[in-house]
Amino acid sequence: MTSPTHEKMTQRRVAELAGVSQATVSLVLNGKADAASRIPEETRNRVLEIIEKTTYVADPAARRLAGMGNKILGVFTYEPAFPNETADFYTPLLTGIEARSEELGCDLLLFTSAPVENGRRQIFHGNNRLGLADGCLLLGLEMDAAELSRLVDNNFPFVAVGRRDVPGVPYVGADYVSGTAELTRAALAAGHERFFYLHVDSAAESVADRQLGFHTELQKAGIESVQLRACTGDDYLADWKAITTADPTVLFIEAPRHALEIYELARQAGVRVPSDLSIVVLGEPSRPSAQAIDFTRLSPPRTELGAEAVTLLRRILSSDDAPSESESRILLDCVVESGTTLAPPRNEGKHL
Amino acid sequence: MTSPTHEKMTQRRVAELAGVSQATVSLVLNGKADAASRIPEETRNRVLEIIEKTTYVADPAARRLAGMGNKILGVFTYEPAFPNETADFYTPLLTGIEARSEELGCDLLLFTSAPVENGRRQIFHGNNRLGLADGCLLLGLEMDAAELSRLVDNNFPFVAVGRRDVPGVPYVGADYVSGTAELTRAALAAGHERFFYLHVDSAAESVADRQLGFHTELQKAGIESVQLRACTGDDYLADWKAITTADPTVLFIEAPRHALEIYELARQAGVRVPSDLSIVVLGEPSRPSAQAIDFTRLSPPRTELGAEAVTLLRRILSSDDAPSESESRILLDCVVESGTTLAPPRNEGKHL
DNA sequence: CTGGGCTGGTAATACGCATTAGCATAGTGC
DNA sequence: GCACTATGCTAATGCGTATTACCAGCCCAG
Repeated sequence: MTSPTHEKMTQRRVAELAGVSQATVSLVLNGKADAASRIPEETRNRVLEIIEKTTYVADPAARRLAGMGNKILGVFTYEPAFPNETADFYTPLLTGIEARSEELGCDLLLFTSAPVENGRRQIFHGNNRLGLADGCLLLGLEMDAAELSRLVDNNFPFVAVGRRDVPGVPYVGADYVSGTAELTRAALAAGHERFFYLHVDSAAESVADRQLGFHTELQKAGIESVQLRACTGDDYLADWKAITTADPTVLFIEAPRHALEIYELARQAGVRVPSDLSIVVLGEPSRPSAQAIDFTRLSPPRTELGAEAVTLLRRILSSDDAPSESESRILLDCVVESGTTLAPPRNEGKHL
Repeated sequence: MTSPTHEKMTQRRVAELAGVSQATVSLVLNGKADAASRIPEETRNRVLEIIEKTTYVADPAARRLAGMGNKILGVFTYEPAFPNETADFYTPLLTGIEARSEELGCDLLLFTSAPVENGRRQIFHGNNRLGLADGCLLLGLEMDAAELSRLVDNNFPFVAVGRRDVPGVPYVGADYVSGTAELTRAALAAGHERFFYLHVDSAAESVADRQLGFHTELQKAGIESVQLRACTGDDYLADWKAITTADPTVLFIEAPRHALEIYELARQAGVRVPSDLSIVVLGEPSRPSAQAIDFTRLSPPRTELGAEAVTLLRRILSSDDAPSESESRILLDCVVESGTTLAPPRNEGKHL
């Protein structure tokens, strides 16, 4: 059934068995129509038969060295992908990436070996295996701008998941600006005027985008004073205290996890949501958790994001279908889930 | 900052810049101590400086072609890994695999391209990229025995996750026999005599092992008649009907999902667990779900399973630390969670 | 019988790296 | 002054594949 020989099967050995040269075997396998047409059916069949019998498979490393693509897509995650803390973030992306890759017949090379330096993984390190992949997907909340530039300079094909400010970086991201703007307008339409914005302490583009959408709409509405606060996740009680002091009618929270904590503190303080205080969340946990609250929120299309990133990378790799500059920068709409935590404000003075 | 040249950096170019030969560069990078000691500090530093400056990284494909291992571990899943149905099964495994791979400095190659034929993915197909990996991990409830044999015959280094009956297959599995036996003894000790066993309709080794542990203990206890039933997941009502007809005092269920459904049907039928009917589950969902019930159950150490599989594969790959035949077949203990769904049976006749 | 085109291939080379054998030079022992 | 060794490198080769250039044989036209 299987060849008992332990010698590695190569084109040369196939060639010997078929009584042809190695070049012929290669031509049978990947010859362009014009060159391959030179090989008559009879010879071709003989070679293919041997290949079948010996279960020969081309060595991907050799193919690559010879300048061929080999349908391997690299996946680099700035944080370990599976551990529970980050799994929520990565899993839906990977779901989309895997599904689309499977359709395209690509394998995925996860760069788990990237060493952690000053808290983050580094793409470039001695003996990185980047070159084995035809191209690469980059995942992570924040990415190192210097590394991105270097990839661009090196002309290495890659796609970032999430919008990036670095010039020349192809990406597929979620349109947080529009999504947040829409939710902000909804809050304004409901009559809110006293806003509080609890944001993630990060310089990531996705974070900035949300704030941009938020501020733009508030400015249009002529609302000046908004209390902003960075939530570190260290001390929710301090956050809650700051909120009560500011006494807003509506609370915008970027991170779903922060929202849950604050909601709980509000409940404990006897503050009812949304009648006493509306809460709008600018994201969504990937898995509905046990004590799921139907927040009024933004739902980024994570699985789709992953899938579209693969598609874009594929286009970048295919020489005949190269995307234009603008086609390389894709934003997908966020879904706005109306939920149950946004309502008109009460009309009395002090709320909380 | 980055080299503006778009020419690919190679050892030859580094060598030119350093005024040495390509061989010297290679020696500086990977020369064994004895050969490398021939290169004086001064030269070595000059070369390393150029390498630093040019951000040269060795082409992994060329390394591999030149006979070097490249620290890539293949991961083959018999079902797509991330989609929600199977994610519960694979995610904890992948968590362990990723963590251990990261420690070892290995990258992971996910064979997502494996085409689905008659319902299952196939390892061997034209242009499979198996050869790129130093070795391979196999995941899945059931695996194709013919493919396993072929891997063994080809002397391809691999490790299966889960015990396998196929001779010569290295694996790291969970000891379902002992775990199930322990739970069965617990049920016997509680005074149960009327057992009902709802099993998964599968020929997988892990399924057979549970039944072996179960039957062995019952035989020891002299209990003859046990009602077995394959649960397809199609028609839980039919399953429940069969259970009530048999009127057992304790119910063993292999699959956590089936357990949830049956528990719900029992509740609807007014049957109280465990006072009217004890339920023992021979597995565990990887994520605590919303309506979590604290079943008396078996908890396979999935994350550890993944990690240990990587370790075993690593040992198989390292020529100096080759595991013996017996060391290549590892069983990890299942944790027995005592839970709240096993209690002594009521003493009257008809229960359900 | 000579030149030109077609058919069916093959030889040669490049890809980038690791490795071995070996070469030149300088130093050391006797 | 000569053999001998240690030092510091380089030339050459192989890994398996893709591709190009080229070659032998044949047939046909002129």
